[in-house]
Amino acid sequence: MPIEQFSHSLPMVLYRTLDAVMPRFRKIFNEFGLTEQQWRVLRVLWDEEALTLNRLAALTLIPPPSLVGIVDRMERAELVTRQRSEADRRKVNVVLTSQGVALEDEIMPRVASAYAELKQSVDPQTWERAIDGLNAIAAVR
Amino acid sequence: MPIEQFSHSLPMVLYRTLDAVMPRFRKIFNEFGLTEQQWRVLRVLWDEEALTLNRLAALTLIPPPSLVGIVDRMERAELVTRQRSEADRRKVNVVLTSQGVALEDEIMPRVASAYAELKQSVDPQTWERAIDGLNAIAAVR
DNA sequence: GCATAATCGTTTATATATTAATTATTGCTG
DNA sequence: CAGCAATAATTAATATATAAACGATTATGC
Repeated sequence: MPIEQFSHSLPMVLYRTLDAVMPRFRKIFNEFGLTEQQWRVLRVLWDEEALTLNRLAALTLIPPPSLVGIVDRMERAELVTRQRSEADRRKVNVVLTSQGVALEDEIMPRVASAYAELKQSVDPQTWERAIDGLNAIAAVR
Repeated sequence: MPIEQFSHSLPMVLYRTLDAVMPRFRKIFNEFGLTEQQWRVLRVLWDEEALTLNRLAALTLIPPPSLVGIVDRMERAELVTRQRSEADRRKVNVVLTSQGVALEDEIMPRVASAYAELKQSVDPQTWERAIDGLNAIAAVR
């Protein structure tokens, strides 16, 4: 069994896939003045209404220290607001503004169709096996 | 066909896999005072001796503007040097120092065994299908 | 009840990513 | 050969990642 080439290692394959896949989405985000991370925050909040910062971090896969600044900028852009929890004053809920809510109808269709187009250009079984395999790997310890 | 959940979308699955996989490697890099990107530069140069900055960027998947700073810091750490090409004075070759060369024997075994351990904890067919699937997706246009 | 540990959000310092623009050099074409 | 397009590395501005630590609040053990 030959030593695996660096370029074929799992991390490099993961990074290469992201490099191939993400620019088409970022282009859409940028049209709306959003970063990829801001999109992720919106995408999650469209489903959940309000979330504490930690929970938002978990769902968006954005590390909390980064999320603090991201929410800051989204607050300035009037996309979300911060509301300190009364029950537990350590917690801060992040809530969409009406502007943040309104963006869904504009952006989601664009992103959904870009995603469908991407998925469509790959053999379905190949796609499914990739996703399933990654989920198995991500579950390791 | 139900709408795919955000958390199961390809990008999120990719990010989650990286989050699951990379910390164990970064821990090793940090023991040697290296960042992940510095590791990648070393890893590639151990195979190729000298590379122009652009080629190094392509092989490490590090965007050129980032690589400039990374090479700066690696030069300060005396791991690499810059050598402007005589044939084409626009090009800059990045070359390992003896210190940079020497690191290979210290780090590679550690990383290789961590990688082997990771790979070993996943079903081989699952692993292979994940890699193959990602390569197919990364090849899209 | 009280001391202490755990949790939540945040800050700090440093490094890297993204996007656009810039400089220096080389290649190309009329 | 002049003029201009293309290339290589870099800079600039802004945003995010990483790792460690911190202050405020809440839970827990005794």
